[in-house]
Amino acid sequence: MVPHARGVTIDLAQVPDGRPTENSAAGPVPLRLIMKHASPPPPTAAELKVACASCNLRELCLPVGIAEADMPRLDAMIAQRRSVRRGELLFRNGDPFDAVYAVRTGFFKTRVSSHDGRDQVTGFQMAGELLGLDGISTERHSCDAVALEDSQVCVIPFEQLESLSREFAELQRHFHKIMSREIVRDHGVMLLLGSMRAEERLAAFLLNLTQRLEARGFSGTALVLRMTREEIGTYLGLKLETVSRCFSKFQEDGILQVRQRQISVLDPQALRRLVSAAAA
Amino acid sequence: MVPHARGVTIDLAQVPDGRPTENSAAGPVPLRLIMKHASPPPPTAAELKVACASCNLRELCLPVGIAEADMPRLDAMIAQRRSVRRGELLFRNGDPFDAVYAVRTGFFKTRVSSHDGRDQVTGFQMAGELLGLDGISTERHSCDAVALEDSQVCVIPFEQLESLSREFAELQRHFHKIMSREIVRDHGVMLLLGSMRAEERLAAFLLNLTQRLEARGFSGTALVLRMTREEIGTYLGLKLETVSRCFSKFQEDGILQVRQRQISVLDPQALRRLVSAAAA
DNA sequence: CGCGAGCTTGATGCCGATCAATGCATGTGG
DNA sequence: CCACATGCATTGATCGGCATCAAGCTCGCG
Repeated sequence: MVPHARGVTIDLAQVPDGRPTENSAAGPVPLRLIMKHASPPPPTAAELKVACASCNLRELCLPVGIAEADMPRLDAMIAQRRSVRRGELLFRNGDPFDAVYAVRTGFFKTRVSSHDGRDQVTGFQMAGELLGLDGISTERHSCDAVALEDSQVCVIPFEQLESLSREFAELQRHFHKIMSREIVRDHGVMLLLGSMRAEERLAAFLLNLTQRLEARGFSGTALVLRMTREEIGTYLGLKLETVSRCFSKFQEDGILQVRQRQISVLDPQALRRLVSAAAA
Repeated sequence: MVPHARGVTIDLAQVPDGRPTENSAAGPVPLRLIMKHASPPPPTAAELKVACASCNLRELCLPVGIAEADMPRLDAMIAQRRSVRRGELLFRNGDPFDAVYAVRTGFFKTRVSSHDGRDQVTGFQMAGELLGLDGISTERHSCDAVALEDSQVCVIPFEQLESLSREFAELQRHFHKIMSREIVRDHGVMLLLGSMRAEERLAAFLLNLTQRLEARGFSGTALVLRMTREEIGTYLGLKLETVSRCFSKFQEDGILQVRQRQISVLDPQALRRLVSAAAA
């Protein structure tokens, strides 16, 4: 377990390489505390719990709409945290399913693979978002979840979640909304993959990303991508060269400033014009 | 309400044009009774109920795994049916959400639209499959559900479904599995749209269709498509001409026999070779 | 019979994939 | 500290799959 986690009620950004925490270039960073530590936390340990009741993410995460009085029961359920280092898998296709995970800090991608090796990134998950819903149907996970940076998740044992959902209608309702939202999101991605051209896809992707960062208190105009061009491409159904060319094009057009993975959105309105679609 | 429905415990195929019921060219048709009637049922009426307990679809539908003893409660909830004529909408984007629907007879497509008119078919639904899960998240539907033939659905009031789910853990679990299965299915479609070529997409589509028909007791080799080439294309991210060319190509290659919408699968193995991917 | 929706087929063109070379940042070992 | 390796990104040249445009065709139906 990590030495600094005991009793702490704020999120701790993982900054293993000493660079300033990303996505904080402008504005306050209410959800994170920049903190250096010599080495990343051990990857496998069950960690000390941090109460949902005092978590900064509770307005974005599972506890939305849960009455204060019911919080202790929720906290009792989410007794375990897990650290996943950059590049490692939280779960993989075929793993037995027994819990869903809430991202606490860090960043993930999920991907599915075809038999012949091609794969498709199905989503990127950031703090407050749930992972593992795919596993419910067959009681085995049907995709891989890969940490794109050193990350921590709250482990939510599914049996207990269902049991608690039978007691608290608000929790039940909210969990259903989360699953439904995932379905709606997927439909948006299908629209993107089925009918948009390369520039539109990238614009939709960037808009979605900035919206989610803004909801977490980060700047909506200055962001640091946590994923490679190839991962973006695999999500958007494009090759990495095409993604790169689109970034360059957007820079020429004055829509973005691109320096490696550091992106400044100069003209958000132009991105919106490009999209004009509801890719959630 | 329809005059012939009272107390009937078998499914009634809608055969408005008098042709033999589709997808029954080979083998028995355990789930349907071919029956002619002069005119289709009125589109808006609330209809007499038919018990889940005695429904042929119960092994594919919501009641999977529900104990016999609990069936009456389930039946009490699903008190209403609704008929939707070919071309009409069961619900549309923006409609308030208060129920999910189980397809009883007929065939639907769901679609989402971008602002500039392009749209994407997100799925085709046949007997026993659930519609409307997209509406839970915002309490409004986020897509259109269109009947591709005269159809009937069971109306499942969502409040009651949640309430009953709090009582019966099996129902809760099964409902969660259904939502999760939808997420997994969507990921399969994303893989298809993001990384497969035209022929692979069509092969995956046909395999999926035949599998679902087989699960319902129909032939897995002789099928009648309920949708146009354009609708297939809009689902697969292709233009209708491309879909048509792929059908012709498959016929040349001896994989299919194509006569309009009547398809015979001559070489299922060839389809599987083309796919080699897990598009559910 | 003739109309129209849906389907097929051909000719052409374009977007994005592919192949290939270079650039740039980070990290490593001598 | 530099030389080199490695992973990621950019950019150019060429290619190919699918879209687009454009005729005809088929079938069901008024």
